[in-house]
Amino acid sequence: MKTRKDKFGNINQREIANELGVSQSLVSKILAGRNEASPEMTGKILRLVQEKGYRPNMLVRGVLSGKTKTIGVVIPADGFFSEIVHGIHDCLTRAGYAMFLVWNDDHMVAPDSKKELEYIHSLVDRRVDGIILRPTHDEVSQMYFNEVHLRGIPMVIVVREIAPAHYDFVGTDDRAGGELAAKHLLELGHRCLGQIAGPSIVSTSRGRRLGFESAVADFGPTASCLTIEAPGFSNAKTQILELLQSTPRPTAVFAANDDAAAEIYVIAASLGLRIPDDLSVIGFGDLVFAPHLTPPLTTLRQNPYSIGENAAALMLTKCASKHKKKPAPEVMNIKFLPTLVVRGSTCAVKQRSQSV
Amino acid sequence: MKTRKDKFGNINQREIANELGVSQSLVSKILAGRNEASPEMTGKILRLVQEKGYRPNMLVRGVLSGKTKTIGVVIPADGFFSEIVHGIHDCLTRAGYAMFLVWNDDHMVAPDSKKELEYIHSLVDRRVDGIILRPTHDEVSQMYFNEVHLRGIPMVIVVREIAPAHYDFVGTDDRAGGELAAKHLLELGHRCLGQIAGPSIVSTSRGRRLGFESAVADFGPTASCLTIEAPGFSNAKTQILELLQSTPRPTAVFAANDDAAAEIYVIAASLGLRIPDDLSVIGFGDLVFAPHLTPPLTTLRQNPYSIGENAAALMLTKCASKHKKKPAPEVMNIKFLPTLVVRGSTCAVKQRSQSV
DNA sequence: TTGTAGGCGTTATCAA
DNA sequence: TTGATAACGCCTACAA
Repeated sequence: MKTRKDKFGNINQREIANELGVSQSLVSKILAGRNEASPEMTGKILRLVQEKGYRPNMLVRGVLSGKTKTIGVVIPADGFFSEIVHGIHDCLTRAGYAMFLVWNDDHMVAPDSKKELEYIHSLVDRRVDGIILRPTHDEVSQMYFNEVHLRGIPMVIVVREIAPAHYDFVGTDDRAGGELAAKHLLELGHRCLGQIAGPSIVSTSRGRRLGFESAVADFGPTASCLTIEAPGFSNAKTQILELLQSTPRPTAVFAANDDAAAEIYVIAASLGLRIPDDLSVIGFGDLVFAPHLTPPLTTLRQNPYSIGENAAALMLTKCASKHKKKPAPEVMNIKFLPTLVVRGSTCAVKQRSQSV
Repeated sequence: MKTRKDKFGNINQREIANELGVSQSLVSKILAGRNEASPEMTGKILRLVQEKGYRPNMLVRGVLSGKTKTIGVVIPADGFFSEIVHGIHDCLTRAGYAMFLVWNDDHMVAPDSKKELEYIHSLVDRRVDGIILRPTHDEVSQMYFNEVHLRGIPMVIVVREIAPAHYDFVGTDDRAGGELAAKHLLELGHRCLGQIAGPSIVSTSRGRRLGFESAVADFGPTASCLTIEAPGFSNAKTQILELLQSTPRPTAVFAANDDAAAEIYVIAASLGLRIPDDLSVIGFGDLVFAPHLTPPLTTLRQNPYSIGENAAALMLTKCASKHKKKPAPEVMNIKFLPTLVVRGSTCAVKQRSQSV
């Protein structure tokens, strides 16, 4: 007494088969592209399939094969990450994969990584073939280890590295970026440098900071750098104030990212400092607003689309080799070199401004 | 001779059951929250489930129930749509739904809507419960009708309405926006108005254009409006040039969107026209760069996050009523009123500039 | 060339 | 309180 074939859509192989008086398994074979039926039968089947608008059920295929051709992406929602997602999407789409997207808004140190775990579960329950993830911070790594690695689900980390280097990683060479920033300022003649660093629990912050500091150290004792760590990537007002009021006042400041750089603009103005004449400012990220600031911000441009594309490509490789039960390929670590974009917020140091 | 329970992960109910010497169906019942086992047994099962890290297989549930708790979103990739996606995502996540995201890059009239159809198929094959879609243009409606409506898959259209009003829609009240733009300019004393309209096959363009024109008409015969239709939302250089060189030259121009407005800035400058003194410009969209232009752009702000949230909420309603086999709820049409954001690109008309 | 049968992980029904 | 069984749509052996 069940209702069957009541809807026009959602037709299955059995219904095709019944209508043609053949067995369902024959339909399955033909649809799989195997030439195991007579030409007429093949034609009939394919025609009916077309006519009825039959569509395969990938849920079932997923259950059977253990492959859903679906990748989960857990990433924060902002312009930068949208571009990463764009790269991921395009690569996956080309390969016939679909993308579950989970915006992970906890930009900062989120003590309730429970939410992040829920996101992972939501993907695991849907049996994604792999997960591409931007971790909120280092310490959550343990959880992912248990929740993803132990299940044998391939995972690629993007943007922020996490502590145990078990995972493939695609991101920016933050350390090189920090070095580029320092070299740029040193070349302009600045010797008294300042730095607003991001939270040290985040790998990007650490990299940028270390790169900047090591380049200054390598330059020799004539150059010095005062680093102040901000608790987040923005809202660093007190730290910026502290840095700009230190003695001697730095003639150039490297901000951990463009948001902090924009805050420096505001605070510098409130102190009567002109950019770049009294203070050179260099940011990190080349976010959308960077060229629109007054003066336009000198910054380091990252490569979000490529990061996404490469992360996805890497994921597809891992999925393929897992399926073929090949030995797991060695752990990859891909880092894109950021490029220095020189705009109006940095200039050669003025001799006079050295005294305070 | 098959390999079973070889992996730590991907454990199923049967394995839990075997380990405890009970039947799999009992495990199923307990996990479903039904109190049909003895307290000790319940405890044992739940503990083992926890310990083994069992996770339900939503693929199977999907096959059985016909509900995957998954929604497909087909939308272009840019800042505006990212915000819509954000709204959709948050609403779906709250309800335990996951989101397949497909970036549909064919911003303009894409003759190869074949690609769009492929996207739809990719979602159909994964048996999404519903689809939220921003159509590329009106004419593709037929395809969706066949491919989605006939299958009984709920669909919500966002941003751009399509011809047969069968579908629920959430977007901006473009017509009201056009009216607001016209009224703003008329209030500033402008009487000779110009308009760069978008392609008329797109509902948003039509709405904005009609709203603008009807407001001018309602004002009376002392005001006039010259409308020129651009083939796309940007790259309207020739049309802009034509408009700005028409006689009499408009003292104020309404651009179909902010991109076109930005182009007007460039061309006006090349003609020696100052904004807003010689030419008032008003855009549509309040895109990220709008406040950063010089002068900052007066424009109409849309509500992308709310559009997304409402589209998702509507979708969930439809899914629920479909599942309960209630009569289909009436077709909804939700339009958010854009708000006028007055910045520096519009000002009162100068008496002298009326002559050419 | 075509068909039969078993199984994938789960839920629901009905029996013990 | 617990278990056996059918069903979901598909694929893969194996049989005719």
